[in-house]
Amino acid sequence: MSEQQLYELHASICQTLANPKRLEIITHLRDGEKTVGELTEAMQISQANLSQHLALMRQKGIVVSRREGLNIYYRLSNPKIIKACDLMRQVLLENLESGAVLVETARA
Amino acid sequence: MSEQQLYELHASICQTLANPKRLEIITHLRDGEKTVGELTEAMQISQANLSQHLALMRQKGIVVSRREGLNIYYRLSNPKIIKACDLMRQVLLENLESGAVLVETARA
DNA sequence: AAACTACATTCAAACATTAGAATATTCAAT
DNA sequence: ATTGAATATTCTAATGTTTGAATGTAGTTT
Repeated sequence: MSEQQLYELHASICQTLANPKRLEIITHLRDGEKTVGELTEAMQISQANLSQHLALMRQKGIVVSRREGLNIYYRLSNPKIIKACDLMRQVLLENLESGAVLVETARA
Repeated sequence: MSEQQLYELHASICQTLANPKRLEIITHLRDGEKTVGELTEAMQISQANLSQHLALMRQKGIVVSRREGLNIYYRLSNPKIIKACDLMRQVLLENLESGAVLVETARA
């Protein structure tokens, strides 16, 4: 496994976190597993679109799922994901406080 | 500032980290500031493209720069960025070990 | 087995990102 | 003022991402 490949995989994980809805999913899974239905109710998103995001996160190893009857439960694959997200949010908040970042509706 | 906006800004930071060359830049800046020239030499990348990446990282508050004569020095804006990257790399490595992720040339 | 519930997949249009090529800017030295 | 060195910007083609709409699948109930 080359350094290059590691950087690509690492970037691929970041890419998976680089979406507001997916970050919100992570927040909802922070305290334990949830079904797709629960997530759909808790979030402002269509079931189909939620499923798309979950599929991507599953592919990248961010979440894992298990079926129980009709329901499918999702959970984070690794608690370090929460830590990483928290750290990035801290960076964000500190940048906001120091006025280092203009709030340009997020994507400029 | 709404939750939504925070998720968007957070996603925007992740997006900025979601590129192999930019992650490599972060690695090179891990132990202190470097000039654009030093980075260009250390990496397999054109000066123009490096400059594009640095401009993006500057906009998002990931790096800051200062000029000294002809050279421009870049450094990470916040050491927590290193911590966050390290955590994500740990998640990646643990996923690889558990075989939870297929190495599909990174982007599938 | 038909109908239902919960979830997933596929397709396509809109939109965003990437990197090379060319060009511009900034500062320093002469 | 010109030249040279270091870095930045602009443009553009190729590629990747996102989302709604439509449809598919797996398990359950009757």
